[in-house]
Amino acid sequence: MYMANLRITEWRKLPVSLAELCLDTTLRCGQSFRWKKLRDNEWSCALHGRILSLKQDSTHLHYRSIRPTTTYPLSPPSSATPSVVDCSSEDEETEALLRHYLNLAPDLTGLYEQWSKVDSNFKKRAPKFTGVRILKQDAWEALVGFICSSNNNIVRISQMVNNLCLHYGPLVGHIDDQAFHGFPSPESLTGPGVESHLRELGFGYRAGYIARTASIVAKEKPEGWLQTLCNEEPYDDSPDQKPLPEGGREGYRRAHEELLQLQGVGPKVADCVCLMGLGWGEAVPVDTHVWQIAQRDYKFGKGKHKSLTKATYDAVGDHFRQLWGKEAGWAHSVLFAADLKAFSERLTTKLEVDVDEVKIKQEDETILEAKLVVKREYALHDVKGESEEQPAKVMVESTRSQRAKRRRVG
DNA sequence: CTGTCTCCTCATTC
DNA sequence: AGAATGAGGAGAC
Repeated sequence: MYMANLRITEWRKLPVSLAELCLDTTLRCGQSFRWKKLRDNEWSCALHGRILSLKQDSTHLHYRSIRPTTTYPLSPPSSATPSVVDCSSEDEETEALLRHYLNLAPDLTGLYEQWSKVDSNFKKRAPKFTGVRILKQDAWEALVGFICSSNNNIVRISQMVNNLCLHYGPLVGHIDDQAFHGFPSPESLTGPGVESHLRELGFGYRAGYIARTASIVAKEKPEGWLQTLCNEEPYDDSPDQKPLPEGGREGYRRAHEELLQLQGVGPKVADCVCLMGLGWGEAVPVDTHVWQIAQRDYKFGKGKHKSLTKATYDAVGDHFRQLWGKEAGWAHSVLFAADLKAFSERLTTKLEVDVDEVKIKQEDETILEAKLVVKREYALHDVKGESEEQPAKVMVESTRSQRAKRRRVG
């Protein structure tokens, strides 16, 4: 069995508010499929040859990495680009990787304010879904993940992607006996037995799509082809920038068109890859969910655009781009998350939290201080928020004594 | 329950 | 007129 020397860095932190990034929503809303919640509030994933772990409190994002000391050189010569920042320490390199992957540059709070200003529906639904940030995932990983997403749900997609990594991806390390594998390269999915193997693993008709797409990317396209479709513009949030062209920027349209050539990639999957893997903020993936939102809240589904045809698909995207602007795909993901069944408890539950300091005088004349956390859940009748008189559920979360201070009394 | 592909019909075009 | 083209729908995967 392979055992590597591992280097575990200490936890470090970045000042990031929950409004700028909510891990729980962002990592579960169906844009990435590999993050594992091992302990409460702690997420881990194998990225760039290391295991990255994240957790957060109301003011900071905490992170650490675990990686082999011998394998995975810091900057593989093949992928090095002239503009790569030379990091003097591993911690700085991990921080740079985090800032890039979590896409921390855009001011999400400011964007929410802008979208709320122009769209009353967004303003109504967004408050319970703050901190939904679009990740900058690896384009190849995003492509395969979203090929798996057709006719599928988030839990099953995650199982499929996990299986793909387990059988075809490199082992990076373990946390508590839990193995972490990196995402397999296109080359590693080009073997003759891949399609039938993936069928045995439960991929269904997507097995053929993945095998054929892997072959096209690995053999027919030039090295680094996917990356050439990336948005290279630095993020710009100045108030006066040139207006977004109808249908999106030229680079986005070209990327979308190129992706459509691949097997198993239609307009929706192509938009997912454009938005979450290639950095095109105006890409608006319209799935059945978004189509229902467009009909319910944005007057689609009547006259022309009665069903979700190609023409309707483009019209919905154009409408949202015109309404929300250059990062329309980001706003779209907020409403998408707000409609996910996995998050529906936020719409039907009101949570009150009381924290009481309790002081208990003990027999030996010392005082024991304890923190008592009481949570009350109220069932709501509707989204607007009329609560029941009585809490549906009361939980006493912790009665652990914070510290037992010894004090002289009197 | 976060689509895509193929094949088919039917309307439009020249 | 009749082939070419393309949108739209149904069913398979």
